[in-house]
Amino acid sequence: MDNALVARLSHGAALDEADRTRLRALSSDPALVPGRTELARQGDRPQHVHVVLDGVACRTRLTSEGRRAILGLVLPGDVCGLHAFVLRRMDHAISTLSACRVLRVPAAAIGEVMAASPRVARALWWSTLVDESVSREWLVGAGQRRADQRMAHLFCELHARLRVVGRADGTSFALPLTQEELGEALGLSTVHAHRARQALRGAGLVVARGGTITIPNLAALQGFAGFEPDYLHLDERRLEEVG
Amino acid sequence: MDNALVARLSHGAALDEADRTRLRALSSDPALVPGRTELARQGDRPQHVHVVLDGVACRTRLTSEGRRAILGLVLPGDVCGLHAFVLRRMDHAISTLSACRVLRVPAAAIGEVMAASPRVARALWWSTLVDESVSREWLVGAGQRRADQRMAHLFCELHARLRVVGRADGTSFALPLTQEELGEALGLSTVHAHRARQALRGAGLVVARGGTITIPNLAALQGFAGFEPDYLHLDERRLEEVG
DNA sequence: CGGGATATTGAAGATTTTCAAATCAAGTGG
DNA sequence: CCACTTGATTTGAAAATCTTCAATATCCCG
Repeated sequence: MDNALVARLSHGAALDEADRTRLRALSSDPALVPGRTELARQGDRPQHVHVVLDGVACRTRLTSEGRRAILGLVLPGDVCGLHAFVLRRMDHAISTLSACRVLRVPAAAIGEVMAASPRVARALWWSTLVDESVSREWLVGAGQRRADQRMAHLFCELHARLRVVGRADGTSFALPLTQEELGEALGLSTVHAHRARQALRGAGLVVARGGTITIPNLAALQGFAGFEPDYLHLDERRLEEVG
Repeated sequence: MDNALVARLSHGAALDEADRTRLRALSSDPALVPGRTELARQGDRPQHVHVVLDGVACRTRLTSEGRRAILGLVLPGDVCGLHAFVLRRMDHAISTLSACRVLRVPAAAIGEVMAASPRVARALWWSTLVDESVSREWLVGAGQRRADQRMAHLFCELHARLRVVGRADGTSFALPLTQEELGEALGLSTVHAHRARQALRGAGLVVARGGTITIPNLAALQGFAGFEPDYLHLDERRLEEVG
């Protein structure tokens, strides 16, 4: 398995070996960042793009009442902050949840690699646009799905996304989130997030032990959640080869 | 007041007169589309970018249970479908709500105008990225705000966005949505959407009559909603001039 | 081992959905 | 002009879902 950035972007465009080498060159010297650390602050004018190579981070916004909403999870191979090239200021913050290995790539280096390879440029845009598609799906879930279905849907999504970067096998993946963070991500109170997860456990759809989620029957969980993976755009590369 | 596209994009980058002329050239021959008509279907490979010049459209996704979620409202001056240049397939549909005047701009024409003017290119990207920021704010609201606050927040947002394109005065704007559509946008049942709006009316925060929303005291409504307009990025042009 | 954070549980109360019925508004054809 | 139809709004009431508060249990780190 290649590094997470290469693995992920390979799903966004048909990269050649030179492209992979360019991406690996960006991936030297990642920083080790502890959990619960802000990588970028809301209102910042970022000079860097962040790439998570290991661990879990998140996009967050604070409400006027001082509560925190988690707008999206940033998994290994995910790129954050590309949009700040255009939208000068961060309209949300990026924080680590667990300890992470993170690249801080200077804006100029991103510009160079995008100029050098239109395929990498496409893959990077693909990556941000998929993030947006995921965010839209979270919005659908927030409006239409019950707490337990929403939790199930999140687990299905994480499994699919982590699988692509080799961080999940057929049935399990690590999920280093507290119930509070899970609640912030799903728009639920901590207590109700707990109960929703427990309901999934009770129904035998999910086993949660020691920070690891196991899904004994993926099809059953997907059915319960109404999970349809199209929104993850995981097949974009194939489409490009065909079309 | 210039046409809505020019008015809106002028907030995204410091356009010069040549840029405005380019945009006006795109704006000839808009189509008249009735309400409740699909402009682009989920799963499509779009060949066109849509620009709404008048009326209200929306982005929607269907859930596996067959319900419709409205993911965002498309107002005069808004551009849809730019992301399909990269993400071959539409991951959501675009439908009109009211009757609309709509431009269908061929992908090639967009490519040309972006190549001809980096300022227009930046303004177009700005426009899509602001849509995403708005979508994130809807996600915050869905998770954290009560129905009445969410409704109030939507009204504040629509007022701010419509003002920019000359479709709202200091206190009023047209809102041609049914309660059902309002509910789909806010993630509420039709009945509860109705009651939330009625609560705002009862509190004197909003007057709703004949498809028109009037806000007697904008500061009061904004306070009630916890509305902070940063996420609309309405000052990007100024930032660029300064920075 | 101690202490702080996290998880778990119960119960009351708030919010929201659902269902069903009544009212209203606008257009259509007689 | 009126009866009729259709779609939208409005209201009530019961049930489902979710939050809050408070207490207890468990885990993990130093």
